[in-house]
Amino acid sequence: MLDERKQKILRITVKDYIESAQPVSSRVLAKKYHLGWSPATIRNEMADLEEAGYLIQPHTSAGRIPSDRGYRFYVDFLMDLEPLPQEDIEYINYSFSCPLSWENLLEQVAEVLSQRTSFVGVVLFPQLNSAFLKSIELVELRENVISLIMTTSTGVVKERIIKLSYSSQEFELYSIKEKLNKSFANKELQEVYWLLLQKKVPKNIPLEIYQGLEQLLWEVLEKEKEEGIFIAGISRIFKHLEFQDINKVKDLLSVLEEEKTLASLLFSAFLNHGLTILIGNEIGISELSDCSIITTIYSLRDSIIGALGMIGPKRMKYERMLTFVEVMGKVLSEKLSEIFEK
Amino acid sequence: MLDERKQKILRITVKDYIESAQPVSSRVLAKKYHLGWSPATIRNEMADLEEAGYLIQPHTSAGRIPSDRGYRFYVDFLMDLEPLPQEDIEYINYSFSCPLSWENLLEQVAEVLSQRTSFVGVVLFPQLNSAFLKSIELVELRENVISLIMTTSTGVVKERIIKLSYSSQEFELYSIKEKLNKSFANKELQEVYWLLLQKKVPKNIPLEIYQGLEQLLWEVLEKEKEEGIFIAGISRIFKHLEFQDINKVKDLLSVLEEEKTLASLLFSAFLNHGLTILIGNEIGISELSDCSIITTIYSLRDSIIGALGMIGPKRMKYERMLTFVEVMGKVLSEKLSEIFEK
DNA sequence: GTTTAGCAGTCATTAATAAGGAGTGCTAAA
DNA sequence: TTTAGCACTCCTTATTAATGACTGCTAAAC
Repeated sequence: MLDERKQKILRITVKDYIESAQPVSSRVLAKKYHLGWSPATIRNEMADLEEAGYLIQPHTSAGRIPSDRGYRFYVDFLMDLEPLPQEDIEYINYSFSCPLSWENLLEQVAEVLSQRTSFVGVVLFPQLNSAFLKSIELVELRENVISLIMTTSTGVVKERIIKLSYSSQEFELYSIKEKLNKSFANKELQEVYWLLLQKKVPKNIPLEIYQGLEQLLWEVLEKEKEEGIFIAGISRIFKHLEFQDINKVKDLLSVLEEEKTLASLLFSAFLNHGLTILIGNEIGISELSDCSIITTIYSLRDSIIGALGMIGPKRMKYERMLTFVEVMGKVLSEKLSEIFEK
Repeated sequence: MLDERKQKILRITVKDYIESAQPVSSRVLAKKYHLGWSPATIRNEMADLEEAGYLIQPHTSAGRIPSDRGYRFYVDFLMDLEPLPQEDIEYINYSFSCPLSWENLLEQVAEVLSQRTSFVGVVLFPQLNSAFLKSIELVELRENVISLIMTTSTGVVKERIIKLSYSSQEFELYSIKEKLNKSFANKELQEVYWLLLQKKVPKNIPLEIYQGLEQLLWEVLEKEKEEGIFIAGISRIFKHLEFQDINKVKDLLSVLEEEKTLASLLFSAFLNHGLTILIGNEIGISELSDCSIITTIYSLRDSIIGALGMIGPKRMKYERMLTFVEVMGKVLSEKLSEIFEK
């Protein structure tokens, strides 16, 4: 473990670098922060910190910058969380003062996450595994073509167009619908999906219809957890010094556009059940080695249904961002419950 | 009008610049293309073309590049359209060999547009103004909270969660639904919207429900034409020489992320009813002054319902791209009809 | 033992200069 | 009307030199 002086030096080194974006030199540290040690002493300590892997020297005659490990130590032990500034509180209140549909709400959360931070905001779609199937409707669009509509307990509606191989009568569709609802309504989606996979379906239902339902559930349960996200503020990353280099932007952008990668990051945050920070290579994606990700979860009626987060340069004000993301998770949960509760 | 020699020189100047990305000099033109005129002669002609606004000289001792006007003349009068290469045909067939839902289809079209061109592909959502309302369903999610689900004749389903101010009984919801369907089913969405605006609604329908329907229609008819698009391949633009400069990328990206701008460009293509090319400043957006946009429309059952297109650097192979976009419009129309027709 | 002043050495950054090359416009002759 | 020739312009690249910011190390001071 680091002794007190080393911790102090690491702390202000990280803080100063986050502030200034310049490698921090012993001279600056001694002069600017009145530590009471000479630059030479600090130099020795910094050399030790480098040896221990907390700091990095970009080149021989440069100051030092934090390594992933240095940031990690700072985040875990050295920083003081900041409360949300009044300004942000007001901005959030203002942004969510109008009632929104759930999709627009998620989108707006991503947007606000980005606007207040100039980073990229992301929100994972609600995961429906533990949602209930509320009802199934069948609507005839034209002869032989129907639309199967599924409503879930979270208010998410999914639909699929199905072609029938024979001409259907209206009363017939009605009875099929009744049968389906009788068998499946108010069961968990996951359960319904299993029942379908095991072919435990009511009799006399046309093959096309229960296949359609099965595919719809597959999309909702399997595919969306991999792909369903809102992203906002990609173009804001140009504001940051670390993304003035075309190649870095290129790398970052190709990852952000490949939504699957991001979705799976958020999905593991969702499984994690709490506030998470990943710094640089901890993310496990080489293109994001200059970035950090802060994620948290959101819930509806005490059950966690999704995740949200923020991607920015490693050199970010963690003490603020952490609070901000946490609050946004709470706000989203609250607003969602407002949509669904009286 | 330009005489034959000037046209010939303009033609190969544009072609050569598109190919090489280098300002074209009189010497190269004379040597590479065996025109039978000396560099000096060509120089004189090029000077005339510059004076007439078809060519631009980046600086005194450089060759010439086409101006917007030069590209325009080339596109309108000088180029020979190329048929779609076999390779592209196969790629398209392969990409659309699996059946897809209409959303995935649109997304895939945007993706293919981008993949085969390394440009940005865009597809406008189907415009529902002339679609019919097929049915309205009401599903109770919990006490006092219902979901209103509207199906349209194009198979698009839209829903909205509505809170009721009083406790509703199931049979009551059923009768409301029947009334709504009786009044509105099989009418054009636009007409239904007008009826609602004029408060020509059946009696004894709770205020919240018809307000919900009105808002839903507003979203579909007004908002989506401004916002609903699929974009694909943003990160591919880095492959092009013109986007190696961080500031250009920044500009382009901020426009692309602001989906409204793009959607309204596509929307006017939709109103245009055909294949459109906009070159550089013709687009009317300063950030896109180095880009060109090619758009066309797609249809379902003989009525035009949307638009699609491609954004790339001005220096693109128009003879190919035009064909490609045109074909993609046809493919999308075909595949859409496959979803809806037998 | 710990701290510090002093100094040599390293490396990035910037500016200045020079050399080379590509291409034009103009003139005068063919 | 076309073309050869030449002076001129401007971009690009390489080289060099000067500057400045830090560090690591050593030896002296506390």
